[in-house]
Amino acid sequence: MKTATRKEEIIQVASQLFKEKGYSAVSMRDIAQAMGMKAASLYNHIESKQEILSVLVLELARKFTWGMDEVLQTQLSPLQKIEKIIQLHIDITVNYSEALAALNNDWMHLEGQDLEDFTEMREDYEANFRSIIKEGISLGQLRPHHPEVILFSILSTLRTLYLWYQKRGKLDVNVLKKDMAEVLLRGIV
Amino acid sequence: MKTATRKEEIIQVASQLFKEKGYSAVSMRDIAQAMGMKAASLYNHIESKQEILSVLVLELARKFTWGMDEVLQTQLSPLQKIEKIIQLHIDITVNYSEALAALNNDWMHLEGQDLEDFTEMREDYEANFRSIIKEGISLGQLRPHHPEVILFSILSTLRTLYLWYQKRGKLDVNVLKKDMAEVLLRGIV
DNA sequence: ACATCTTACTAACAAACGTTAGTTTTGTGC
DNA sequence: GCACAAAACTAACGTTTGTTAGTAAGATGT
Repeated sequence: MKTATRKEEIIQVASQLFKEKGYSAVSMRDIAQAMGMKAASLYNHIESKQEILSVLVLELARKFTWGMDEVLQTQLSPLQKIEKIIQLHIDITVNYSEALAALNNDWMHLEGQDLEDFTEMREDYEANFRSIIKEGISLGQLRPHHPEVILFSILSTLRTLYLWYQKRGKLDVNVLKKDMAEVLLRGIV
Repeated sequence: MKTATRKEEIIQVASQLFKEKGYSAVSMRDIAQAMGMKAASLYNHIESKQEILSVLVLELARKFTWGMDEVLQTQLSPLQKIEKIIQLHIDITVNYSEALAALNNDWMHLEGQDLEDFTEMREDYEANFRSIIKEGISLGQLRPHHPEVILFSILSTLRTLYLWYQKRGKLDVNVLKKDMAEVLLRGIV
């Protein structure tokens, strides 16, 4: 259990503010105040406001990418792979909900190479997910709906989970995983 | 087919910019440039930047509220009511996708009474939806999952539809309504 | 033609923005 | 107690922000 560096503290505090108001509406003076210091002092630890966003979004995007890679390397059936992906999203939501807000809402404020890298990772992630769904349909494991509708339906629920998890945070994570997978896969009727 | 007033034009142009970068990252000069005029000239037509956001978000919120009220006044079964709500969201998404982005992402930048009104409408909307779900479960029309999981799962998909509809915009609206309802209600397995 | 209304303009404001430079305080190892 | 690094500070910078004041150009109605 290593203690957080000052830089990590700043990034964590900033991520909470970003979650509430969005990257653009949070000033360096806001972040400094939440840290109990002056804005100029932040620059002893970080390079820029952009760096905070970049660390938050790209580190988390890599976690998703790695998680997807792990799923792809298994010999599971498409349906089981989708269940693994649902679990991946829930795990990340529980552990990094603030960074997830930045990834969802503020990625477009990344600049240069960071923006390109993020966009590429997101497209690859969706493409991999889409392939799994298509394979599931062609194997007869999933009902033959438009793959895009399935992909979007699952992904938008999982991506927005961070908004909702804290409110009903009492639910056990494993119960949530099971219930969520049930609802997403087998519907509610 | 009445022609849009200058004020309505400004609000529409602004909503497109808000959708891309968010309310806080769009300046009055950005809006003016997109309108082909100077920032100061905007104030011949609108009172403030806040007013643009307020019109966008609250008018749309009222549409949702009215739609829900209509559904509640019918004698439909809970399941049929949920199908109507899905259709309501899709109709609004198709016709007001830019305002929907502002409602989803920038409502927290409303101020004063506007913010209170919006929050109240949203809470009422969710409470009504939750009641329908609970009634559906107690009638045995829906499988007995945690109502909150069902509510969140459907609502987050419908709320995020605006992000995705334009990309796959070729799909006919009626096909979309049917497919989306199928996937949300009966699952994908 | 004249008066009026609409709609644009230029110029400027005070405040807030991200960031830099230079300096002082605080904590650590010898 | 002294040297040194880490981390805070004050002060200020150039820019951008939303907005106001005052004015000019064009259209409309009489």
